[in-house]
Amino acid sequence: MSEQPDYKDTVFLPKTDFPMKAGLANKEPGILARWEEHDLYGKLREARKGREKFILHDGPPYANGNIHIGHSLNKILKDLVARSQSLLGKDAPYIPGWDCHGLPIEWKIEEQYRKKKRNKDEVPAAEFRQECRDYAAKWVDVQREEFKRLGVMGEWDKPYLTMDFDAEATIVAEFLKFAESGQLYRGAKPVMWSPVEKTALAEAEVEYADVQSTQIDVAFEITESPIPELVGAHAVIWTTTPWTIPVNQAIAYGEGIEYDLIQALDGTGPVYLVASELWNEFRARMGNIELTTINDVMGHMLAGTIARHPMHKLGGFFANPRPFIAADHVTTEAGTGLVHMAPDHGEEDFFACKEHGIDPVFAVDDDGVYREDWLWLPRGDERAGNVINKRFNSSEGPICSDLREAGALLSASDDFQHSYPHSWRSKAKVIYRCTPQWFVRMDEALESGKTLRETALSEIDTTRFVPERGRKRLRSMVEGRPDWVLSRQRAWGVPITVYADKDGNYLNDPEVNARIIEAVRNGGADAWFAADHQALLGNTYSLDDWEVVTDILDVWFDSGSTHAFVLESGKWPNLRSPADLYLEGSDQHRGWFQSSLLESCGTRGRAPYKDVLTHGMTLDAKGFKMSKSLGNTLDPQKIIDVNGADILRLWASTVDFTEDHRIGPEILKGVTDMYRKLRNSFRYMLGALSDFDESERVAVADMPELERYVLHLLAELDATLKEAVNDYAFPRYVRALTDFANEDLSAFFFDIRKDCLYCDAPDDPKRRAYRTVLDTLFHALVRYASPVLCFTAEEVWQTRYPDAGSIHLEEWPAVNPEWRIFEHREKWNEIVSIRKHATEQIEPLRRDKIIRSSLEAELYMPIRDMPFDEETFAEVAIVAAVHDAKTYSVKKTDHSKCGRCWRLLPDVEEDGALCGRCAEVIGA
RNA sequence: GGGCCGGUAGCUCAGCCUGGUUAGAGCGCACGCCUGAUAAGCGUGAGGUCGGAAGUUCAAGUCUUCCUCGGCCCA
Repeated sequence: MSEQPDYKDTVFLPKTDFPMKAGLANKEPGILARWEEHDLYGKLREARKGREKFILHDGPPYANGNIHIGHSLNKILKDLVARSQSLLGKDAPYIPGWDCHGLPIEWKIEEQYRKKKRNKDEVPAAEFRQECRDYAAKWVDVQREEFKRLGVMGEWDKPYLTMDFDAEATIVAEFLKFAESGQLYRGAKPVMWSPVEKTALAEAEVEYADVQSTQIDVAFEITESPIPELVGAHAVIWTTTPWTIPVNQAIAYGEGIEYDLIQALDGTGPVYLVASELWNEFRARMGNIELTTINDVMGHMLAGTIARHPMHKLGGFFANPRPFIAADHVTTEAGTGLVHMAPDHGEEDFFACKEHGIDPVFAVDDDGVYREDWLWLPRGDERAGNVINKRFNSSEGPICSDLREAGALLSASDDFQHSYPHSWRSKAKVIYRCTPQWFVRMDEALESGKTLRETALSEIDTTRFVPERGRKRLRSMVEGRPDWVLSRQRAWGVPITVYADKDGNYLNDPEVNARIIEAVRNGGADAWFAADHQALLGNTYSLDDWEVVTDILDVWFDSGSTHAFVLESGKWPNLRSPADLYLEGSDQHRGWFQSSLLESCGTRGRAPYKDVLTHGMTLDAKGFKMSKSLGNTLDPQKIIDVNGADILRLWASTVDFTEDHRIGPEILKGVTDMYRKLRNSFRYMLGALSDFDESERVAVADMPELERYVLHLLAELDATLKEAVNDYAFPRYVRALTDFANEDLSAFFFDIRKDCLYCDAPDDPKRRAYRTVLDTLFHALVRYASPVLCFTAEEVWQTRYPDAGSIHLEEWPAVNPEWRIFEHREKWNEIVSIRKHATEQIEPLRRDKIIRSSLEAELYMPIRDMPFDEETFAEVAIVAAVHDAKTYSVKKTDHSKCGRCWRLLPDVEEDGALCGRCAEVIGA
């Protein structure tokens, strides 16, 4: 074989500096710095000025601690929404915010005090609040940098904080709207109370854990009854909270429950009243003594029966009669079927007693000790103590001892296992405790004629939920929730700015309220606590007649008011209310989605949002919840440092975020692989277009069918992507995009046109058409990718257009919808499927090493029956030639291989010589 | 304990509402090709008792019930 020249230098290979290896972790910070330097966010606002708005309102994360993977997902999703809406051409501002008040921060400051051995109560409240403020500010700064690093674009220089004076003033104003409209009331109700933190807790602040408690059976001697046999008998109640016995006021029974009177076998000793179904269990607790039923009575017959407290000899409160009252919640699941009622310390007790005119007595002080003037175990008594103290309640503790001495303690054991609520911060047990609290009524008709609950429910009906099941979830919660408890007995928060009289009525004067709001706007929450209240009251009222309320608002009220102080305040003029979208985790059905809805419905009669998008929780690789104690957490910062933020963003947009979803090393590896393929497609396009000149451009009508088919596919993709954006369906979006890049482009179009790109003459119309389409594809794909791979898209864009502005200022690509209508569409779909079949036919010959490249194959097939010719299909299938035949077969070609284009063609004289086309191109 | 939700190839997901050919895709993996997208590109292939059990039906990944595992919220 003669020595043939090397034609490599005559081939037009792709040329680009765009590296295959991304090095995102190193590159991204530089891109971020450039965006910031050029004020990309500001430029984008300018560019979209006057356009249709899309308002995504940010739910504020709590300003405490570094961000975790859940925050990352949430913020990335928000950024995907904002960027994709902006790509559509809308003006989609994003104002991030933070939730700054509340117990967790207070707790951190108190913890610092404890370390320094300082007593919190000795620190002036204003100083304490300042420290909380500083602490929140510090974490806002930390989290801001962490969020920015994710590539989240927004008005980071001007976020909203719930502790801004403006915000606090608006929160106060919103609160006073509830007061002025009469939806606010002061009530006394048992609320979850933490004696350690000396505060009422929200449900969200409570967690349940298994504990061992003391269970006791206590006898209440019956003194009066319509049923004569009952007089002198002992009603038996069972409880796991002995400390509530000193506050007992009644005994509840179930009307439909059957009760037995039982007594020792020998007919001596006391007679006990217990539910028939439960007396065996009762007997077991008594030590399996022999008992027998001597009579039975239906629950409803117990009405009018009266017992006396075991400690009635103490007189006063304890000497009062303890009536039997009917209550629906009494069951025969456990206990004795008779339930001792302490309206101070149980929600059910409270309501059952209220119906019978029995009011709470407020026996337990805020630190969990019976008040000083209580007759049994009062503060100061040497045996007194915190009522949740284990020893206090134990079978040898003061309560049990006194009951035993009084002959009323029938059984006591310290090993009862059950789930019990604890404060999620201090992990200490909490109690129900009746205290004066401020409430918002759910069920009183307002001016509209509808109650707050009804308004909220009808607004839920008109909101769009993604996914749809969120509607049901929010609905059932709003349907079932009790009145909203607004008050907290804490320091770090927005004050409940009302003046109350002794009966709980509050001053309701718009002029006073206006002065209060103004004061808070100037001086923040401290303005209330340190106010000259007489000045606020003016001349009309005297401070002597009013008590200044010092409670603060539930933090959910703060964040529930963000629509007022962010969307409506005018501080961010490009916002408006209601928002187009609220986007948060599914846990916010109980939280922000609901508090915002109630706040807005109570003050404006409508929801503050049009759409509600919920995402699930991020779990570990095995589907378990991440927790520090399990050691299965994944730090977003580490992922960014190793893989880059674009990988995390791509992950967030591929998982089904509407459900709970997973993350782990293997998943991230998959995401990285997906990223690499996409990146390489961009690299190829950049290389292929490196010297593309506008003069090369060819009109679509003059293009080969293959080019027009690809434009058709692009137009289909375009429609799919647009729809996905409107549905917030990012997994569908990314899937469609990557499938297109991998299948339609890399494995099909690019592969087929490689010969054309490398070997045809630069002015060949086919090559020009191909590059024209490549250019169109490039412009479309880099834009499509930009919301997701915000850094990489910028890198791609800047590689091709170093002097242009950011890719993120660009709008949705100019893909002509008419391309969707392609007259040869069916034919080309068939070509694609037959191409697949053809490669399968070639495969055996490759496996047997008869041929190596498909270019060596000649294909026999019933091509005359098909709507395309031999030449077309040979090109598309990348084979040497196609011949008509009845059945499929493949044979190695006899032709020689062109030394330049490597095709095996009849006009090549010997291997390494040039084919006619190549000879012409290089002018040989 | 209650309400709601989920469990389809190694991974991420379609299919389930409106039961009906051998359950699909991409990635990964294995093998092969190419060595002019080269730590890339192309091809072929293996891989699933659709969480488990029962039921309805001529027919169930798809409908029903129970169980199990996991999640969110609540008690």
